[in-house]
Parts: sequence; structure tokens; C-alpha cells
Amino acid sequence: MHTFKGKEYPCCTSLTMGIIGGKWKTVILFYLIGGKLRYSELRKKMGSVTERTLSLQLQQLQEDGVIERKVYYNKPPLKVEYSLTEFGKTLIPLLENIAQWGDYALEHHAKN
Amino acid sequence: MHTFKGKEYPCCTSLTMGIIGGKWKTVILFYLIGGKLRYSELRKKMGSVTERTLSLQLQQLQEDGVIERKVYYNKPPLKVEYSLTEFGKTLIPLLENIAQWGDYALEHHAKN
DNA sequence: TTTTATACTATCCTTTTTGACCGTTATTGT
DNA sequence: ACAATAACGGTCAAAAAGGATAGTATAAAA
Repeated sequence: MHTFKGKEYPCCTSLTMGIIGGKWKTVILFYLIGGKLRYSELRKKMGSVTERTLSLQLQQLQEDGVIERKVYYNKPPLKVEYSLTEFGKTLIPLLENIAQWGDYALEHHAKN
Repeated sequence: MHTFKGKEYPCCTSLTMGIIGGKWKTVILFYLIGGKLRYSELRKKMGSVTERTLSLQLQQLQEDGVIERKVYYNKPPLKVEYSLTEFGKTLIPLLENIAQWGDYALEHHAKN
């Protein structure tokens, strides 16, 4: 049994999944590999997500320390940018692996 | 938008997560890397899972074609063994990557 | 002046996931 | 005779995740 940021996980694989799991987190992280993005840019890239869900996921990723949020207060309109932290960048090889396997599965087993 | 086994995913990363995501699936798959295991062996290794949840997860992994179930009817007691399919074996590098990152996170960021 | 854009938050609700607990069939060990 | 093991499935309930919709503040654009 492992503990990370106050949550308990039965295995090191489930710890990873606790951080990047769920319907949208890997999608967000995958887009952020390319560099920082504003809230609205993320939303456009991820067509079907609702605003509430997106901001919840962003909050959780921040809490786990994998992304950071920077606000530019000078001269509205408000500008907020999200990016991977140094810790979050250690996820990049894994995220690419996940994306590659998804592509592979589609190509080789997409009968239906 | 991608479709796999009748389900829709907005991104190739979420397709992968749809197959290996959830609280227990990576744990099961990770144990199966070492070779086939009986239902009861899996249960002992995964202390806190309930039987119903374990069998549900096993069913879903079968439906997605990553594990297979073999029953030995000759001479009860019933014996059932689970193992990775050839398709499931293509997940091994990814699963190891996931486990390694979990370990890494624990070592470097386990303040609490 | 109404609309648009930005970056959210608040409610409420539905769906999905997970857990607790019990029942089943058959056989071997004590 | 009775308990234990094996491998589940069924029912109910709680918890977690996700979606729909609307509202906030500010300022620039039409």
C-alpha cells in the first residue's frame, strides 16, 4: 500500500493511474507536451468536454503537481496559461507511449 | 474521434485509458506479465479487491481482448486461468513504464 | 448598446464505478 | 457430518465521475 498526496494506492501502477487516469487527464497532458496553453485553447482542442469538467481536471492535475497555472493580471482580459511542471515533464515518455499504443490498437484491431 | 469495440474515444490516449484505466485493471495486467494466474491467486495478490469487482474487471479485459480465460473442466475442482493474449502482451512495455513512473513519483515526491 | 471573449464557479442531475454481502455447485480434507 | 476451497453471479447501496445549464466580472469589438 502506497500513499501519495493523501491518497492511498494498492500498487505503484494504480498510483500512476490515480494521477493520470480518468476520461480527460491524459488528453490534457498530451496537449500540454507541446507547450503551454490557455484555458480556451485547451477547450477548443478538446471539443466535447464541458467547462466544469475541464476546470476540475485542471485543478486535480495541479494538486498532484504535474501542471502549473499562471495568471497574467496586467490589463484584462484575464489570461491564464497551463503548462507541465518539471515533475509533470517526467510523464512525457509515458504519455507518448500511451498515445502510441492507442494508435496501434486502432490500426490493428479496429474491426468495429 | 475514434471507435474501438463499440466505444468512442476523443483521442488515442483516452482509447488506451479506456482499456487499462480504472482502479484495478493495470494491477491485474501487471501481475499477469509474470505469466498465467488463477482467479484465486489474483485475489490473494490484490488484497483489498472484492470478488465481484475482480470478476467484473476480468470480464472487461476479456471483452477488450487483452486477457484470455481458460477453464479446465477435467476433474473438479474447477480451475480457471487468466493470461495475457498476444494483443495484451503488446501492453507490457507500457505497463512497466506505468509501474516505474509510480515508483519514481513515490521516491521523489512522497512528502505526504 | 448589444454581443463577444476570457476564465472560470455554482447547482443540480445522471451515469459509471466500486464495494458489501450473500448464494451457488461441486469436491476434498478432517 | 461439516467446513473449506474454487470461481463466480445477483442484489443493493454508496461513492466517484462526468454532464447540462446558467451566472460572474471585465473590457473590447461591432
